[in-house]
Amino acid sequence: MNATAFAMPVAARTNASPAGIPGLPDYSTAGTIDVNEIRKYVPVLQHRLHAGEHLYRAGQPFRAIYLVHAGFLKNGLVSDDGRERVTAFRMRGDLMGVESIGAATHVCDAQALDNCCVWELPYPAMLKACQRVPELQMQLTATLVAEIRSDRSWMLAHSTLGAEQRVAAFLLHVASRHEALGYSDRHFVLRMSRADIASFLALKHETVTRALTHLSSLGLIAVQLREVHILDREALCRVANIANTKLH
Amino acid sequence: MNATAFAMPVAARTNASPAGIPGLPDYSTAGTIDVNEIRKYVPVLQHRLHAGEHLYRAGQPFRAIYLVHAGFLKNGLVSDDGRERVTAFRMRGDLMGVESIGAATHVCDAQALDNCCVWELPYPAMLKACQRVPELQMQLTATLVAEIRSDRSWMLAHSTLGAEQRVAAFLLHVASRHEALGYSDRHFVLRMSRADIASFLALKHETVTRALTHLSSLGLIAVQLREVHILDREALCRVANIANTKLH
DNA sequence: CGGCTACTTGAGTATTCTCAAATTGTGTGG
DNA sequence: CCACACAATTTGAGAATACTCAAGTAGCCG
Repeated sequence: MNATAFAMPVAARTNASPAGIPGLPDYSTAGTIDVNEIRKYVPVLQHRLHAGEHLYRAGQPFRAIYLVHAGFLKNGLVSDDGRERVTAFRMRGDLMGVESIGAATHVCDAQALDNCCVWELPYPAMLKACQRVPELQMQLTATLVAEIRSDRSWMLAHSTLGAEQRVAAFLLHVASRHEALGYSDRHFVLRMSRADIASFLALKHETVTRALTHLSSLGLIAVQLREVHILDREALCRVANIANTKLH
Repeated sequence: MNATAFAMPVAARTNASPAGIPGLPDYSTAGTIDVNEIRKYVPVLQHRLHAGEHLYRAGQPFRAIYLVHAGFLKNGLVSDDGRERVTAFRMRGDLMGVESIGAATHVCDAQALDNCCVWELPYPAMLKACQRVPELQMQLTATLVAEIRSDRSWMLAHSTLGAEQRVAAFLLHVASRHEALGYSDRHFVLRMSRADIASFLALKHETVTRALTHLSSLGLIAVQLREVHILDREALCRVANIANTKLH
């Protein structure tokens, strides 16, 4: 594999939320991993995935965690009786598989949304590396904690926000994540389907569509399939927060 | 403080879910902490709280994590614009405050539901202890991961289960946690209000009441204020899973 | 170009919420 | 110990949001 020193621009992301989404604590961008440090101790394997392919599935033996280098993926959870849900969307710089640490098998699925390049970090080696390098251990811990905080924020959003508010919050979240990677926060292409967004937001896909249509008709965004322009960030923030005042 | 060797019966809890709630992966009981080991490195301080008192509040400097020794508490999250939510209920053996690790200040509230005894574990000392004792670090990591898995399970429940199903799942969850501590899983007293349960389940308190009333009228449980008898665990499990078939 | 999937839109329904009131329990002070 | 005030719980009726079902349109891939 291409083992040249590959500086992950992950460092651009900080714990402090520079432009947090009002209704949604910007925890999601916390936790950064120093790949170069890891390389000293862990044999990093590269994987390439096409859209639709699984990085891992629930039930498969847990052997490694993964760092997304390029592309987009989603995590999904399926219960015994078939109910399912998208639990997270992942992009460059995100760690995947940490939720299975300590378990014999993976506890959820990871599926590519487009062409991906993912670095595999064998867990036994990672564990040893973390014991040797406190800095690494702290980064892993920070990632785990960030995950908890992010989940909690979304749980709050699900409990307290209406459908349109949740969709607005989601768009702002995506925008801020794109910005954190150096892309435009005004114009981006969603990598996931309406159904995926709906699942993540605890809605139905028709409801997501309707929310997008409505936000579009308000002039806050422009949507063309998966291509999104954010036209009025301030107003969108306001929608995500308050917005119980709705005069169609 | 009373620093005699106080064996936390937490060890009774295992990663394997002995009698999982069907619709709800029983992750919540994973993660155990070896207090005696911690005592060797960390000065453990004891706190007593009365119902309603806060162990910590969002915004206060983060200095320690806490181990619940007796009593019940809840965690809560409040957004800038005042929306709030109960994120977790805690009991004997649970670690609290881990979600604030790495942050300057606590990111959520912790409030006692009744008289509590909580052990404070100053974080700097914990950090050092974890670096010295890999076993401890693994326990902390396991706790964090268990937290993630538990949150994800509830998120799935919120997305895919109706109000009554969620309430049923909650009762089964409480029952299994009580059982894990050696108490009856058929008869217990809820320590939190209907409003707390509702907040945790992303419902309104009236809806929780109605669900309890209905489950009671079906003969699956008996409810008297906060006192609950589980009369038909099997049926309750079935409700928590399927139960879209509802003939009032 | 054809078949498939994803997305959009509409109409009616259903679950849960909101608002309101009654009831019951809890704690405090007389 | 009782009376009172306050908080929690229960119940009802109506409203609203999001869902279900259905159809139609539009992109995508071979």
